[in-house]
Amino acid sequence: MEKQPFCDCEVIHGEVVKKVSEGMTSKEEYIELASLFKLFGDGTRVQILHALEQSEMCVCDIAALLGLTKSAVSHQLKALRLANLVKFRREAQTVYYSLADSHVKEILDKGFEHLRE
Amino acid sequence: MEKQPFCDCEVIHGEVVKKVSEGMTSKEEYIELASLFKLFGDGTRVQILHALEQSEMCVCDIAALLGLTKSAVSHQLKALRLANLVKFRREAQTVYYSLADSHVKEILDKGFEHLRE
DNA sequence: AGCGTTGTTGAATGATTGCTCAACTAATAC
DNA sequence: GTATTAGTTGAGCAATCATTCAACAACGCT
Repeated sequence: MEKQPFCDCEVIHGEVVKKVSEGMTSKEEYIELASLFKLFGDGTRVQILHALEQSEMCVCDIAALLGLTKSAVSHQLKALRLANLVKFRREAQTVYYSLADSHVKEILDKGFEHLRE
Repeated sequence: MEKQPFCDCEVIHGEVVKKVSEGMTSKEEYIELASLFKLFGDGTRVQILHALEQSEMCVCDIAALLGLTKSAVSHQLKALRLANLVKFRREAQTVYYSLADSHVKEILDKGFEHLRE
């Protein structure tokens, strides 16, 4: 969906808009940022991430924990993998997933902080 | 959409699942958390939030900055308002929006950190 | 080889979502 | 009062998304 290059407003504070616009980064980076947060924006995925914060787990473990099919869990893990939020290791038929780095925990914690303020 | 109370897996690590399950909070809280992050999961909204990080702005300013209609901006601001991410003050016909608290900036910063790692 | 189990993948589908449009409210100026 | 500008709101629509289903790949076992 294309954004239109017009606005139905008389700009009231030109200087403010100019100043703020200089402090913004590229539209592409905002879309990347939004894509990252979108992964935290689903109940199933935040449960998976919060669970992996406590222990590495295989797909079956996660599915049993959340009452989902392996397929549903695997789809979500793939999305999390592509964004470098989780990593995995294979051991025989079993694939163990864990958090990729500390950013995930930090972001989840900030979210909980806001909810419980 | 209801989750089904079954799983097509033989649970492999019962102790792990049990331990992790004790460390989880309620499903409702995960859904609230996801709803919060969902608001950061859209290019337009993260732009609005990042802009407000630099200065309070009225709806027209934001619309001009992003090349959107007042209506589109107002819809998004309403969602951000309902989640206590932004606050506003009225001055004559003009409504000025600003960030509600420091959590917003902290969450955005963690997101940028992850992207630029 | 064949079988069982874990996990992945693509298509289909129902639900959610962001923007547009039109109508509306709020406040000021005349 | 009317007119103008800022902002809000609800319906509608196109696009996105999470799950299900069915088929498939990977690995170990006999």
